[in-house]
Amino acid sequence: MPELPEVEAVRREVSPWLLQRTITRAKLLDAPQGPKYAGLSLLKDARIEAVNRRGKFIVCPLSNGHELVIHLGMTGVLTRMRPEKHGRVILHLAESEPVFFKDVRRFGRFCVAPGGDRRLLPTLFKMGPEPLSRAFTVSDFAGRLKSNTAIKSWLLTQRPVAGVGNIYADESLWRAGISPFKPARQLSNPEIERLHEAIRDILTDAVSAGGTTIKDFETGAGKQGRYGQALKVYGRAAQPCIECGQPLQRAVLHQRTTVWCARCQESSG
DNA sequence: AGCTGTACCTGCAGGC
DNA sequence: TGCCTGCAGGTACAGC
Repeated sequence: MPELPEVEAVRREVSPWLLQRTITRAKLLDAPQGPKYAGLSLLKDARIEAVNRRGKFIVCPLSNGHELVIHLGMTGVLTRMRPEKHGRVILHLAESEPVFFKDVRRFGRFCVAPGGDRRLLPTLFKMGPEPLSRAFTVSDFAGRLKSNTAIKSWLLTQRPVAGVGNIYADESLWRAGISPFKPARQLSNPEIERLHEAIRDILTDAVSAGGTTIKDFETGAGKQGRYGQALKVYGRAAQPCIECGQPLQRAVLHQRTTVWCARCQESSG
């Protein structure tokens, strides 16, 4: 599902379910073997000290020094209703209803970072600053754009800034008037400033709106994101650009659908 | 070390 | 009805 605003909506919703609760047991259901569900035995008898977000990850420090790390992938959901299908984990909590992790496509992750060591989570480990924090400055951002990779692809790596995915990358680049194909290191200083501001503004608005509901995204309790009506390019291929009226272009860049305006987002400038 | 392409999954909509 | 194809908000990793 989720990019930063959607994960933040989930975090806010599940915080009261989890905060200061003690995990009596974490039970693996039909979950993939391997690192995506590693270390769940370390959750036993741990108290959840905080429910934080880092980019698209939900990170919960535990009383035993370990960290619960959750990534929703494309289809992950935290819910208090027992899923009929695709349930991956049950989190049994002392004196509280259990919380389920459901994930249709199995791209998600629900694991423990022992001692809070995130080195086995490369994206989390190498992640850029939080876009809505004071650490996300224009000069820091500029320093992280030293790559020959197309700017859109580079944003999706999470390395220049945390939490930007396919929707908000397209929206931010359109707002900033930058071609998604332009190599990151070729952005001019004014372009970097515009992109920095666009990312901050768009994510701020999207968080306020509770995220974007494209198809069936909803948080565990069924809240719908309201940012979909504010989207200017995502999902609007072949429709007129809101700025100039030209039909929006569509292409596949790094296996992801990309929508942009060829007139407003020139490759140069 | 940096970059590209591919792999991992399931479900749904649309064309025939 | 059913089969096929393409598409979906993401990350991890192999190989160059």
